[in-house]
Amino acid sequence: MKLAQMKTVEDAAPGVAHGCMDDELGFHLRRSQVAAFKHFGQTVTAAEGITPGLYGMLQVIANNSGLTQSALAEAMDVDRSSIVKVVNQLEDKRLIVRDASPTDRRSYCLRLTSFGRNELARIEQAVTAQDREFSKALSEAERHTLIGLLKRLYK
Amino acid sequence: MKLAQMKTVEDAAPGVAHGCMDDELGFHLRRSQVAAFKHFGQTVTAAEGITPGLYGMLQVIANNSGLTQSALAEAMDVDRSSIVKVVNQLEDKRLIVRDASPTDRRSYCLRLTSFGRNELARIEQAVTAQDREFSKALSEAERHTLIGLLKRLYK
DNA sequence: TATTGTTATACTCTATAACTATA
DNA sequence: TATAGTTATAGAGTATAACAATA
Repeated sequence: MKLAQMKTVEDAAPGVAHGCMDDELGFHLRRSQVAAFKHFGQTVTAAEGITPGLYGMLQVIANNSGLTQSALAEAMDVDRSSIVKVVNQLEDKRLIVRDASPTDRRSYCLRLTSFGRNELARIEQAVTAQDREFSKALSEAERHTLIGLLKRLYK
Repeated sequence: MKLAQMKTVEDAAPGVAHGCMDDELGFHLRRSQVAAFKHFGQTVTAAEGITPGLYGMLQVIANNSGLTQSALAEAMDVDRSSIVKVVNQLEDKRLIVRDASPTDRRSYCLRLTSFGRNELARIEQAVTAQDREFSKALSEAERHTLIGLLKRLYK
């Protein structure tokens, strides 16, 4: 096979020009976010069977134990109705439980099971390793600089 | 209305803890990218009727005139079949044309119409303004630092 | 009256597989 | 045989509207 015909993940579409998008932050945010999701899928999801979305939900529940589905929806900036399926999935995986609220019979208090806590501890290690691997082109100082700049985009 | 009950885009879900995700680059990439899409939608899409995805496609076609749908698919890192509807939409909006390829009767060469060029010139101004507005918390030097760091995440 | 969780429904984006017409 | 474009179909992920139970 000729060198010019070789196609790998790294050099796919090598010659495409992006014009003024090269100076647009939104364009690079989008590309790097897609790359991050893809990397997460190939590592964490492949090994642990959990998607970025489910992982984020699990962390918010873990760090805000007892919050309601409505509170989770607000925190994740999605509609209440969109939360139901996700909570079902986490419950099906025995990672969380819907506890009856002691003060409001309409709502549930979401909490990790002890199994869920163990699982999350293991998954966290995989995610941390994935995150460092994904950003291995940056020094630790640059990684923190990047995170600091990103945080300032959404206050 | 009491101050404690006020809900705005800026202070939604003020009290939610994110645990170790606060040090995960992927988490902040996701949040800032979602914020960027939302801002784009409220400004550019609202005024010009074009989504971030369609805008990106249009720019790639504009900057690589004559490329085929397969080449566009590879550049956008999506399947050939997913390109069809998008190209139809851009054609329906009279922004591009499918020209017959002079060398391969199976494929089309995608090109902007003169109307498309005019439209893109106008849309570009809206996108540039949107991008600067979205990143107004950063100085121009910081914005470029951020773009430079992001680029290093995907080659 | 308003809110919580739920369901039904729909819309967008994307992928896979199979088809056609070319190469 | 292989490739370019297309279609049918399916799966995430999301939203809106309406409902029952409860506040």
